[in-house]
Amino acid sequence: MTDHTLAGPVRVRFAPSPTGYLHVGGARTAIYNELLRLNAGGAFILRIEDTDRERSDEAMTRQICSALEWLGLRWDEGPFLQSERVDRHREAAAELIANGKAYRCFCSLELLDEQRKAAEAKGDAFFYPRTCFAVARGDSDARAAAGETFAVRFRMPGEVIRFQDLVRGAMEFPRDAVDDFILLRSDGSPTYHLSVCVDDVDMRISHVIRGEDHLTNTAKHVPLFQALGSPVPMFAHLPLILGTDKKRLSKRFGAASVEEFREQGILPEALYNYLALLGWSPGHDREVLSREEMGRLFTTDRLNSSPAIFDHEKLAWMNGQYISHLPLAELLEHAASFLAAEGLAGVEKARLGAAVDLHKNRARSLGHLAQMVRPYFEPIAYDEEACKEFVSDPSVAESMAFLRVRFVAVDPFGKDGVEAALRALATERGVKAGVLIHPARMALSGVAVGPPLFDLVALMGRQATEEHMLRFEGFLRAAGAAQGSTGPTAK
RNA sequence: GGCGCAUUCGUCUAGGGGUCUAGGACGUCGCCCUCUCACGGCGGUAACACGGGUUCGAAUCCCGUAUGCGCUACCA
Repeated sequence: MTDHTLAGPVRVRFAPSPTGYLHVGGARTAIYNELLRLNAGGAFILRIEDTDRERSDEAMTRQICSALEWLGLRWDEGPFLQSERVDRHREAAAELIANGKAYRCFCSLELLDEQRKAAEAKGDAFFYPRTCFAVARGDSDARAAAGETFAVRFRMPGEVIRFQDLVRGAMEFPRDAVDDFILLRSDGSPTYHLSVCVDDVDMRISHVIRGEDHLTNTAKHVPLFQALGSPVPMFAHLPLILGTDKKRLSKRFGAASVEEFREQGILPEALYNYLALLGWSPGHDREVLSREEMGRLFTTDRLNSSPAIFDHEKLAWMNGQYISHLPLAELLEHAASFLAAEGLAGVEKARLGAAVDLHKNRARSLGHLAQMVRPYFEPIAYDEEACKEFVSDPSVAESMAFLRVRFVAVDPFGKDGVEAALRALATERGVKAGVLIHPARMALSGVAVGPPLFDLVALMGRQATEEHMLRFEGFLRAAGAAQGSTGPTAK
């Protein structure tokens, strides 16, 4: 069953570094954190890892928070800024030095760089030779007191590193897999490794759910947790999300950030659902399910261990599912900016709602929906190419004139009456209904492929219908005359 | 190079020794519905990377090989 029930209160955290937009991989990590929290109770903490001040910026932090909020994620504590906790990190480093778990390193960057290059030239991995580990404690203290600059390195203990990973099982790294890594830079700032571990300890994190790219880092963190005298949390390292090139999904490959999908007209619920299923399965062939349902069903043992390729097609399908099932009012809210982009901002609300309702089960994105709805309000100019078959058949113009008269006479004006009128006319003229329907759709909407005709007519109303039919007749006459002058068609 | 992780239809996955002639979903193809486009319904296509073991029996366990990916910073 769920292993976390034995481990005390579940405290999870999502800890993005604000160096860019929220990547869908990060979003998925956040989702799994929230899902575990939803399932097990406890707390979900948001922490911003901005220890790399050169690459971090406040705007990005806000951006990430708003992307998480848009996705519907709710955290219980935070956001905490790691940069505000550097005193605590330094204090922890000092304690580690005092305990002999860490030591000062006076090696210059130039020297280390040389050593690294030499190692690389030989084809070896660079491994810090522990030069400064040999410096006697008294000397070290004296040099520091004298103002010599130094970094602080963790003294890796000499044991095999073991930890439990909820996704991959028992993990084991040889002792020499990692060297004495830096805890505090020579400018006194803490590195990521120190900060995460100290923060995870202080925030009493029980489960660290993060990307697989951190798997080898965990070999550093586990001994660090132990040196800090703290219990080691449970880990779950998630496989990466790949592009179709099987490389880590990145912007240059297409959309990779949450905000890009938002701009593409993806509903947050759809993205959440899709992402949750990319690496986790609730079983029983369930696919479309709410955040609450997923929370109820979520267990880490159903997390997948192999990487997943991001499939835009399936996301689009799922988005379509959500668009068609969302209550109209909510859908209109989400679609507002897309409708505005189609010039439909000022349109009569009731009619807009009716048109959207008519098309919501055919759209795969909000932009797509707005496009489909547009012909109800803003007939596009007739395109001669698209109308060629109507222009070349003189009976079409005649039929349209008859149809216009019948439409106008329908009373009460509505979908059923309009349909009856058209079908009656078709019967009288001995043609199939479609023969009238297609040019009529063109007359009213300007598109050959679009809204269902009778709904379109009903929604437009008697007056607009008449106007557009007349407009189309005029167009047919003009086009027919132009064609007649270049070559005879009608007899 | 070293260390690590991964490998079921094109894609996401179910599967945790016999119920697998491998199930579902997206995509794709065909048919039905139909005023176009969709939706919906029905049906088809398509996968256990390879080689050795273990076992009466392996997609499922073990070991290799191959391939892919990740990490290998005083980045996170």
